[in-house]
Amino acid sequence: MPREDTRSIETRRRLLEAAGEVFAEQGFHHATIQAICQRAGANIAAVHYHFSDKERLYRAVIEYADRCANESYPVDGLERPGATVEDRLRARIQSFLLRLLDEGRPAWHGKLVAREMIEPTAALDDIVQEKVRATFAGFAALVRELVGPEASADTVRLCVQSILAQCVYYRQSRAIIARLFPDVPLGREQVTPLAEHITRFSLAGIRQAANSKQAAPRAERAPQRRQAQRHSM
Amino acid sequence: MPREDTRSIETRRRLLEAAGEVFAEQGFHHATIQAICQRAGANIAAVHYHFSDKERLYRAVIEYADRCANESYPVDGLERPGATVEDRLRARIQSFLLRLLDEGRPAWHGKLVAREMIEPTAALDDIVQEKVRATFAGFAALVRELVGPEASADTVRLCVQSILAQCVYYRQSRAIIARLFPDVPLGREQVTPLAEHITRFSLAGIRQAANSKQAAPRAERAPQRRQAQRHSM
Amino acid sequence: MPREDTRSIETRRRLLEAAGEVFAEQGFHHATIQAICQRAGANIAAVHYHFSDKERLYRAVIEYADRCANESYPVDGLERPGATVEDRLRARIQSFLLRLLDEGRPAWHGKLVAREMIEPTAALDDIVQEKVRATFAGFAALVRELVGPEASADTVRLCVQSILAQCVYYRQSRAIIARLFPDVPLGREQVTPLAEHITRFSLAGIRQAANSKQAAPRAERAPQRRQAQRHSM
Amino acid sequence: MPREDTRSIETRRRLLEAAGEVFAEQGFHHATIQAICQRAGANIAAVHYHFSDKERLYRAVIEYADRCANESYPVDGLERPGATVEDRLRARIQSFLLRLLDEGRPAWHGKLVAREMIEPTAALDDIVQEKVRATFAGFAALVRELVGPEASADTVRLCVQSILAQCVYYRQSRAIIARLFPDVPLGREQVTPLAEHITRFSLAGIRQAANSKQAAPRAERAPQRRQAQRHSM
DNA sequence: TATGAATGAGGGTTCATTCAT
DNA sequence: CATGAATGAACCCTCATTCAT
Repeated sequence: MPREDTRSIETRRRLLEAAGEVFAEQGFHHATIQAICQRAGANIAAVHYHFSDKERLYRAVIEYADRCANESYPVDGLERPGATVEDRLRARIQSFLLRLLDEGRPAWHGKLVAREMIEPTAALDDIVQEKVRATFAGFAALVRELVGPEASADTVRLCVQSILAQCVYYRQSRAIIARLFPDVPLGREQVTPLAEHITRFSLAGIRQAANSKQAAPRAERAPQRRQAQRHSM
Repeated sequence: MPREDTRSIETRRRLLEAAGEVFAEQGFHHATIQAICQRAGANIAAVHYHFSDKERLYRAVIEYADRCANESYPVDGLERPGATVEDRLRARIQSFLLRLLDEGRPAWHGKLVAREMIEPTAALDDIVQEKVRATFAGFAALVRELVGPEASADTVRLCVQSILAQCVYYRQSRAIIARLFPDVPLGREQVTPLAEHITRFSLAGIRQAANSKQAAPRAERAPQRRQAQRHSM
Repeated sequence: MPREDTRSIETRRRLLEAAGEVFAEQGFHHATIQAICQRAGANIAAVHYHFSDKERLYRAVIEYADRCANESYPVDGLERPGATVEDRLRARIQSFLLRLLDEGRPAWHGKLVAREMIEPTAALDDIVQEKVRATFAGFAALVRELVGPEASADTVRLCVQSILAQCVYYRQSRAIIARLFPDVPLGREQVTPLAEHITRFSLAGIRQAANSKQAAPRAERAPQRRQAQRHSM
Repeated sequence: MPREDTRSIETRRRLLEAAGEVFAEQGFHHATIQAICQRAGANIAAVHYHFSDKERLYRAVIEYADRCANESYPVDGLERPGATVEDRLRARIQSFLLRLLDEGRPAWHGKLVAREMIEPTAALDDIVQEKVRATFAGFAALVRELVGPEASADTVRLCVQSILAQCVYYRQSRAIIARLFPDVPLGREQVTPLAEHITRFSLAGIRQAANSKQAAPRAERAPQRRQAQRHSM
């Protein structure tokens, strides 16, 4: 009977929507099934009926958010032919930040992944790792373009992490940021200037990293007592 | 009689140690008094006897960790006379990273504050804000030296946040980092090279910001090409 | 399906019944949810499912008992047309005593309010005050009829309190009364003669108060002889 | 060693004082050993050392308060030769009220007994019964004088209870009274006029009871439908 | 099938009491 | 002897889960 299917699917969808919001806001452990069901206007038992488990509901939410995100933002639509590498870096950063700071459904995915980066849920390693790895690879390709083929893999990795760090910071530490700078908003409108800052800051940092790895690192400044430290982190 | 004092103080200390570990690992809400007491070899009621409250235990842990951290990682001893601003920046970053990445008691403080930055506990806002504000101010003074007096306060703020972001990232997202790069350790020994990278990367970024702010910032570049940009997280 | 409703309502009712008994016997603070659930044959969590809270269960019990009491002891049906003021006073006292001394569900309300008069529960002040105020007003109207319009408000208040005191005494101090006079029962059957005594005693007292207030009250009598007077409780 | 005895006895006394206040204010169950020790400036273990038990501390407090009360108010000092029975009744009521409403140590006893009347503690039946019985007997003698030798024992008992009821009411229900009449104070100064009211009110009631028991009860008024009810309560 | 109702485990806290010096 | 320290039982409450229709 399509009617029942429709109703059932509708409930499922409402639960996923509500769970997405609540999980993104409060994290897996803090979120309660009650809060989710209340927001979804559904019965508590519905979660167990549709998803068996809080954990499996969480998995379903991640997958759902992923599907939504992929519909809204088709993969690899970023690379416009003819764009400079700087522009492409800026675009990636801006897109990444949007997912972390924007409100609304398509942004759950980024927020959930950001949460998982902090406190991974046992069952989610696969998905999250895959997603983060993809993001990492996207930035890594750009950084590699910028530093040239002779730079070490470590250099690339460190630079990518510096970029990622600056982005996720505004999501993961938004609580303290809001307290320290209550006058500085942090919403959709602030994404563009913020992306601009991170892009410029990072471009300079990357170029510096490219140079210092080729030249004797920290040769002219950094007086003597601290010598070149190669590290593989 | 010192003996009795010793016993009480010893229990208090054991509870603080255990609570420090557990809180740093699991955060305030997820940590249970039972787990703490079990690790401390104490009765559950002992926490309430010595600290009245889970929350006050938490506060005591923060203060205890703060004392320990200040002994182990003096923050005011960083300014050696005659050191260049670059050296002082490097020293601050290194000290900050040590607090975040070092293992053992002295590093709890950094970890706890890093946790609080993500998920602030109502009762601790004051302390944490003060600590983060102090850290921020320390970096801000250096950044101001580097960008000169004509740079805007926003410029300074953004640069400091970029530095902080790169540091706390290795703490807050260490779970995912460990999964993505299982071969790259992230302990006390890796702090020095990591600090080196962040210092150089940030120095270049700061100088770039100083220059680009004097020119009309994000005025001639990066205006028209902004449009829907998407990628997969 | 009415069956499901029935089951839920039945459980709610059993909990209310059990809670009514336990609260009336032991008071709010001393009563335990466990005892209530045990008597109701329900799970401890059921209380929180149906009533959210111990306090809200208490409120629900008061309201439930109030409904029951109003059905069994209608307070507005007391005023039969043509009844003398003495008869109306007797009826009110009898009704009030029944609520305090009768056994079984309908009498909980009186017992609970009597408990609240001794040890008010923060959350119930409103309800209880309203109930007591209504009882007070009911008696006050009768007393005013008896003392006439020229008597002071204080006179009316004191007389009403004397009536109330004689009634609630048999509830609040029933424990000691039962010990002092183990042969004198104090149940439903004793209410009528007891009401008769209180009515006559109070009618005489009220009339005396009406007269002595017109003369200068406690002005000529009872001034000088007041001095240290002692006896052994 | 007298020194230690002195100190020990002093601690005992301070505990008794503190316990007296707390028990009188909050009752046996609500009072906590911690609160008592805090008020006494003593260690928690001291209670168990000196009194073994919370219950035995309570007994000791009652006995202590009794001794104090007997010192302050020597027994039978009430009956001044030549005083009328009305005056003696007024004196007894006033003295009784003072113990219930006055503040300070000598009044604990009355308050504790009033509490016990509501919620008797198993171990205290003996003492409390004895005290209440004595009070009852004191009033009973006066009432007997007033009603004459022909009145039934029931009549005397009912009249005494009406008096007692009016007195203890102002102690036991003082919480609700204070809420209903926040402008009417209820302290030491109000005892005299209150005693005056209760005395007059009760004298009239007693005389009415004396008459109605000899004459056909409620003969001229109370039209027919409710006939004389003798009751033995 | 789908949902109200019921449940059991576990958490924080309080408190009288006992321990051990 | 006297006292800080420690303990275990009990309470209220939350929450994920299961039951039973």
